[in-house]
Amino acid sequence: METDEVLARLRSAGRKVTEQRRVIIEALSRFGSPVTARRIHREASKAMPGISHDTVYRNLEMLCKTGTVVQIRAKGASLFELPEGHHHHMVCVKCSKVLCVECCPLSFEEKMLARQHGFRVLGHHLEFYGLCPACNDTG
Amino acid sequence: METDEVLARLRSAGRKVTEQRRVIIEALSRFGSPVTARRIHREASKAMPGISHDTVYRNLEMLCKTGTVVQIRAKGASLFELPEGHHHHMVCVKCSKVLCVECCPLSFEEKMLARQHGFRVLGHHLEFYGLCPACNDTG
DNA sequence: AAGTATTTTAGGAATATTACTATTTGGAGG
DNA sequence: CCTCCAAATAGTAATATTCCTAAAATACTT
Repeated sequence: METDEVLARLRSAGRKVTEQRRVIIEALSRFGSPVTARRIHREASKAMPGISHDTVYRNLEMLCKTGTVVQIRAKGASLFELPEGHHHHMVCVKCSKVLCVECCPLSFEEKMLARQHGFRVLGHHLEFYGLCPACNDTG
Repeated sequence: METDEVLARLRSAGRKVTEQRRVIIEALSRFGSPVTARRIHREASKAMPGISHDTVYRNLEMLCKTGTVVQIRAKGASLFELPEGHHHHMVCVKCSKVLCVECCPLSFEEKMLARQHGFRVLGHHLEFYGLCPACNDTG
């Protein structure tokens, strides 16, 4: 997704387009793969020295809630990405490698849940965990 | 699940049954619903003063990896539970209420993934997020 | 262009979580 | 019961994440 598209989404969701948000999103789009909040903050600091880590966290959280950014809960720190299309991840419990997975069988379930529980489902968080090929071989 | 069953699982998985683990699992089973690591630590400290929080975290993580304990990634802190049967959760993004969901359509996908990517899937982590009935009504 | 209501931010404090290491301990084998 | 080794623990240091508040910025209205 392009930076401008993300900003447009913000606007249409009634949120303000601040310089910080622009910088964070541009930093994020510069990485092609999932990165830590710390690295996003470092990258954003190049364009805007002094931007606070709290701002980075707060905005990443907001973008996750609106479904624009995806958070991967890894061991030492969460990873974030600007996804191309809806997909999920497999995380190796040994080496923490992250693989992308295209399939997603959940849209039907979401509608079911909404009906059954009166819960308004905004999205879901799905990760598979296990052993990647390399770690599986080495024991 | 009973405490003894969890300990038996540990044994058969080749892990040691320590007094700390017994205490942690008993603490966990005393709560009927998901609780924070902090509360588990406090509860465990009653039976074993001086038990370190690191031990609690380390063991909760281990139990999660073996599928015995379930971790719910909530806002300020993760929640843990000894689940009755395989199920998932819906977390309200506004009030953080947690609802249990029985359905799980993923066993088939796990096998697919294993074949396609050579990834040995040990489990998955699935959470729906959105607005609970109360928060949905109040806007 | 200026005024205003609301959202957002910086900065630092408070929590939550993980990493590291010397020491201890569970349990297998004798 | 005693010895040994791998696994586990306590304690502490280091990170990661969230909370809190006064001040600043955005978008809207005039």
